[in-house]
Amino acid sequence: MGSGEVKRVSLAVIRRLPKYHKCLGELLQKNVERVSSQELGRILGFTASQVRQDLNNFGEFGQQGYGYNVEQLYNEIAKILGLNTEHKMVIVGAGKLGQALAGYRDFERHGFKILAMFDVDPHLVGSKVRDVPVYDMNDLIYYVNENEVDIAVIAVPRERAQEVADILSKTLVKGIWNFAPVEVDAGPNIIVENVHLLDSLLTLSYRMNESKLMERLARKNEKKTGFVKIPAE
Amino acid sequence: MGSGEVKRVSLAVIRRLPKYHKCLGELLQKNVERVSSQELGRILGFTASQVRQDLNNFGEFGQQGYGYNVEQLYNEIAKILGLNTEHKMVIVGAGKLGQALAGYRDFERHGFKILAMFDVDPHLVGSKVRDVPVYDMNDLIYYVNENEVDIAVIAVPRERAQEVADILSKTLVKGIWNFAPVEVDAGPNIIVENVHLLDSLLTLSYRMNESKLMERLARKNEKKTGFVKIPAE
DNA sequence: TAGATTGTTAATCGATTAACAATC
DNA sequence: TAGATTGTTAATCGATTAACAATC
Repeated sequence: MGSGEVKRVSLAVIRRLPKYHKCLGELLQKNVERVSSQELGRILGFTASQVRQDLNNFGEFGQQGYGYNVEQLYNEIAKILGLNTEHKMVIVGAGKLGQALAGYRDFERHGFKILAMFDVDPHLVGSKVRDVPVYDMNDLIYYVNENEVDIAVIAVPRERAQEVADILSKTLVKGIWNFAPVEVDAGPNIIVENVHLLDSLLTLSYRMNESKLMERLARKNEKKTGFVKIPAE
Repeated sequence: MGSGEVKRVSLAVIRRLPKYHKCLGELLQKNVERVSSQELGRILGFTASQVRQDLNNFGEFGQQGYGYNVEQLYNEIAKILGLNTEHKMVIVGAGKLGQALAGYRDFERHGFKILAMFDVDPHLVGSKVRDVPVYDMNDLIYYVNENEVDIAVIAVPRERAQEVADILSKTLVKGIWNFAPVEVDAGPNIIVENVHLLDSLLTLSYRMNESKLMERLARKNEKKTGFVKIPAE
């Protein structure tokens, strides 16, 4: 590995970053000044080792014998997550889901500003949700480019999702947050994050079913291998 | 490992199950009769090896020289996911998000039947969304037990989420699908699946920011280690 | 039968945990 | 200083991939 090269950060680490961020935000609220990897790990259910390894992917934020300064670490992680600059968002699809997202205060609090929504339904176009205006879908490209929108949320039905992605791929958006239950393709320059709600529900269902399933499997194995199975080693 | 014992299935495998299920459903639609691990892997972006390893956690569903029968494998995975029995759901919180979920047809198609919604707001109580009635929050415990509800969806604001979980922990529900941005605790007998939308958005933001971040890191490393760094080994 | 493809064991890879010298 | 806790290297664990005998 040559000078200055950096090993790629694994997805597992990335998915833990928002947890650190949230936890540190809460500690900050409570005016906690410093925190050790041990304590941070205890709160989040990680080992101290993992906490230190995770953070050291991005820099040396701690101090021996002291730990980490909560405020400083919070700000560093915010920077890593790209929260130091404001993000401009639009929501494509002003149905119930789009409206729900438009009303979600948490996003704005983290610097994600929802500028507008877009829909094909003439009954919705011209209305407002909270204070977010709903515009005609035909104006999407123009609006996005004109207002330097960063992120587009896809909240349209499955059938329309890829069309929307195609439109967006002609714009300057850098990210798509996709709620439609299909993988959309928007070319190599746009990052797509999928929220597949059905997958999440099916995972819940699996876990509710797991103990029964394992019993059945165990019985089947018994039958197959005879009453006593000698372990492989 | 004694007779009939079964090694625990890893979360990574579990999270892939819905992908297999979806893919097989689509193949079934197209009247594809058989599929090899190779082909299935190609579609989903997994290796053939991984496909076979994943499936063999649950049984031997294939046939040498043939592959897997699409319909049979689809049904087996449905069983593994607990989709062979219908699930009764209620949605707690009839705001925009609750309404959006109530209108989502995909759930019903997979055997998740939404029976009712619950809210504290007297303006909402008594109304209907699609054909799902909204009842008073006070009737939640009674309704859930009376109608043998399996799964409760938490779609209330952050501040109310734990209260709702406490109520649900006194009922016979087996699973909670939590959309509030807090970890809720509902005791050891109820499985909780969290959908933390903000985490997902922050992950998108990280990835949009990653190349810039890595450049900065690389420069910092250069400075720290001098112009040429000799690799460790 | 010959070819294809499984189920499964072994090898590899990567992520997590443990250990410890460095140092505040 | 002595105690605490980091950053980092080494050891362990688990998940993915490769290989191949079994067999349809």
